[in-house]
Amino acid sequence: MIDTNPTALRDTLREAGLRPTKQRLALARLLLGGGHRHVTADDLLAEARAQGVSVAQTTVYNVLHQFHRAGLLKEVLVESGRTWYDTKTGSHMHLYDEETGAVSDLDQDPRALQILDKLELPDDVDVMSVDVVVRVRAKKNQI
Amino acid sequence: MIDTNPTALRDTLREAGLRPTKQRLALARLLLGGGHRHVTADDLLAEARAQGVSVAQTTVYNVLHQFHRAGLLKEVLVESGRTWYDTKTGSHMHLYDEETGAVSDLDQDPRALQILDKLELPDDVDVMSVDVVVRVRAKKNQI
DNA sequence: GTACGTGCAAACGTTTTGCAGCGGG
DNA sequence: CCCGCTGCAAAACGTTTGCACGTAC
Repeated sequence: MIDTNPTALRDTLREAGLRPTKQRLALARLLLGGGHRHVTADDLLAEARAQGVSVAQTTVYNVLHQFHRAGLLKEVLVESGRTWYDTKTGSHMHLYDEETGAVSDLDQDPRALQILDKLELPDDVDVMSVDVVVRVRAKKNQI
Repeated sequence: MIDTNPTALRDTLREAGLRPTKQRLALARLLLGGGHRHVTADDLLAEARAQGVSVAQTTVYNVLHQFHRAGLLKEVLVESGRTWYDTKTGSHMHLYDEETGAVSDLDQDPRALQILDKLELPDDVDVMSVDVVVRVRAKKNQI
């Protein structure tokens, strides 16, 4: 877990090779300041502006990419057309509700994750990530 | 495996509740007629036209959605912005090359798939699919 | 001072929509 | 004949790009 007081956020950014600008600090606070979160670029932009942070859409996209490259965020691809970002960066699975579009973490028996970390893969490639998405729909209430 | 002679394709479409129109038959032949394939809407449109099939882009999108809904195709979401379709509908994993954008099937120890089929999930939801994508990059040639 | 960051507007590529006309049963 | 299907054009969507201005150090 990342320390989230202002000074620590500054250091986190600097360690990632990113200048601690006003916008990056504000977005870092929103993303990393609370518990684990799943956000889209649009979510983050709206949230930032709702809190009075002055930031452009372009900057939100830039920052999400930079944080992703720096390992501070995980990209979650569950819909074609929108990219989700997850502040929980460790190995885990995702649940995707096809009806509401909601993304959530799936806490799972560690053995399942171990198996996925030990897949037999071609040895001429480096594995960047192993992404698991469980697509679900709410059960119709059938008493 | 689906029988792919013209009459059988007709029946496949009818069983899916879809009229065997000229375009749907042509696209069904391209998709289901050969071995397993991974295509995007654009790929399929280009291929159809290269073979002299008269079909509109809209229709390709319509047909891909209809075939997906009918269980004839699997959707593969590996990039935000483009949807891939896989003619292999059974449970399996995918390999995605982040540099070339290529999608391929990952043949895997059946035990890994069994684990995925037995995940502990909330019991108020129906599982539509469990999708696994392994993101890779070619290793730099380092002798 | 200078390299990096931000923000606007315009462009991008894929997918979706509205609607007139066509064709399978 | 009718309902579903096709095809065109235009719009919509999230995202990316080009470039002038601003700011951290």
